[in-house]
Amino acid sequence: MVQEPDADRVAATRDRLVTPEEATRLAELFRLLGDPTRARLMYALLEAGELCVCDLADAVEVTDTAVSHALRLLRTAGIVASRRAGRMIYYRLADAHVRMLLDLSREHLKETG
Amino acid sequence: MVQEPDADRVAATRDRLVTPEEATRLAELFRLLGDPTRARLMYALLEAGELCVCDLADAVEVTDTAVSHALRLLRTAGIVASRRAGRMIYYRLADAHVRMLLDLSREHLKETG
DNA sequence: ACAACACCTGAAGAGCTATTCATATGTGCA
DNA sequence: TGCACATATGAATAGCTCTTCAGGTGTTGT
Repeated sequence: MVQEPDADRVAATRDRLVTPEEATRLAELFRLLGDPTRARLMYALLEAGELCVCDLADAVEVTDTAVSHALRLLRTAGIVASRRAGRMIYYRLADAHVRMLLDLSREHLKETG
Repeated sequence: MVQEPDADRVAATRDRLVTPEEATRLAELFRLLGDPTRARLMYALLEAGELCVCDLADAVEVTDTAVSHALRLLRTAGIVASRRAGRMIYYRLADAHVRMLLDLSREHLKETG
């Protein structure tokens, strides 16, 4: 690789581009959604609004331990929020952006097959 | 886990929910964006519109081989599209949804810190 | 206080993934 | 035709990730 077809634009792109750090954080966000179990949990919350761990385990048909592990990652990343009610802990999507993200992705899937 | 706090809503959620198959495909989409290198490639394309492999390698500061491998995954998934021009192959984001997805995610990062 | 429950956490192993190295393919130019 | 270049591909390995198992914490009801 010797040529540099459009060196100026490349330099500009590299400069204006998301920094490696920002990219890493963005990738982290996507990575968390990039697991079938976690994705299903997120869409369950999108659909139901708020669910406790046992409900989520039931809805997604996964061990409650696996759900707990998954939720910890999502919680730590600030993608979901939780609320305690007695022995149960209810989870919900953290913010509107995440909700839009999930909707938009489904759109993409619908239209691109 | 013995109780079922809201069995009806859970059942409804499980039924109306994205199917495991759909969830797997959605997760697959996110998983592809969930790697720093691929994420940076995507944002480079978002910024520049269209870039060849060597430009991308330069912008993202990764081996051209690594870029090629990464692009193959993205291409196969239909997230990016390519066009040949002489010896070079130019890549671009495949559709508007993907572009919105990338923008929205950056918003999320900006506002949630 | 004790038992049952909802949930969390740490460790461990199987499976997956990203990068690298070596090599192959296809294109343009002389 | 032959060489240089841009990109693609295959194999291999190091590193990561998800699930499970075993046990721990906090809460309710009796």
